[in-house]
Amino acid sequence: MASYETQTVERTDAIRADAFDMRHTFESGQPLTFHADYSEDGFSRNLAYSTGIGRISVSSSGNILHISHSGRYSRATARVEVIKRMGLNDDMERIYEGMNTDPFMDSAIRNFKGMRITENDSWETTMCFILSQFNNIKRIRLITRRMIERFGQPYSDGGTIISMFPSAEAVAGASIGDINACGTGFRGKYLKSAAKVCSENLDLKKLYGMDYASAKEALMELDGVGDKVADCILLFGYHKTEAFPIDTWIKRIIETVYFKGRNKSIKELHKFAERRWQPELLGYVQQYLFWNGRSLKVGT
DNA sequence: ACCCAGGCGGGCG
DNA sequence: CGCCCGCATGGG
Repeated sequence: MASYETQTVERTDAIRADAFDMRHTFESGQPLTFHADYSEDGFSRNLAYSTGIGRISVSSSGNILHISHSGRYSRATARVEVIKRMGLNDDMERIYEGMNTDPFMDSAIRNFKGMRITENDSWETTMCFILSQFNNIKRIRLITRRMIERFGQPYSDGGTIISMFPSAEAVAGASIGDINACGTGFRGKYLKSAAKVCSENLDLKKLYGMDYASAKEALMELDGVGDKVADCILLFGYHKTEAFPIDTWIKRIIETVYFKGRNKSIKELHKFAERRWQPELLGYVQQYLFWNGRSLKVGT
């Protein structure tokens, strides 16, 4: 116990991060916000990991990203983890250059400069986006918090008990009544089914080594995971930036901006995006289209 | 009160 | 294939 306590000492680090806007990144509806222990102090977040390894908090000022970590994270590991999770390995100059095909994309880049695609735990992302269908972002967060409180394993962060993100095993073992009590609605049965598969038959970690198309096919075997949700999981859980999730917003925005408001099928929209932008940029294109279009209420 | 939300599964022609 | 429908719940 004594040695455990000494390992919970807070350590700090800082890295330079150009073209990184923490507010845009954290508020862009990606799952890391759903379980973050959230404090509005300048701008900082605690990332409570489902691994139980420890906690990493990040805050930003200018182009400096401050890291503070405890538990069994070494300084080097924490640093690598933050860089990976914040998408800091992505070359934004090159990405912006490829994305910027027209005035709307140009304004999206100007309005949301520094917004990164984050990389989140695969099960956590899967669960969050199963909950996302026919739902809104605020309520997805509400449900997720309740799931964390009810099913998350406790973790002691230097004496402060936090609840980790519930594992697939924990959700699979929960009764449908307890799951529904979190406000999941009709998605509860999908979630339980998917959790069971993910804890018994499908190793989500295996998808990291698979190409985009194969990984998508595997994910779509899960209950409650269709074309759009699979693309979200691949983008935000696996950082497969070929994924181009098309939701009601993206559909409306592309139809309005690029097709004079004419109705297009999801398939046609995928085809349009694939012809217009390089494959590895599609995830970023989608994220910028979505947030710029939403903030400008395009098509509404 | 009423409307809608980062879709999906199931059933139909 | 494409199309249509129902769906639980909480916030505006």
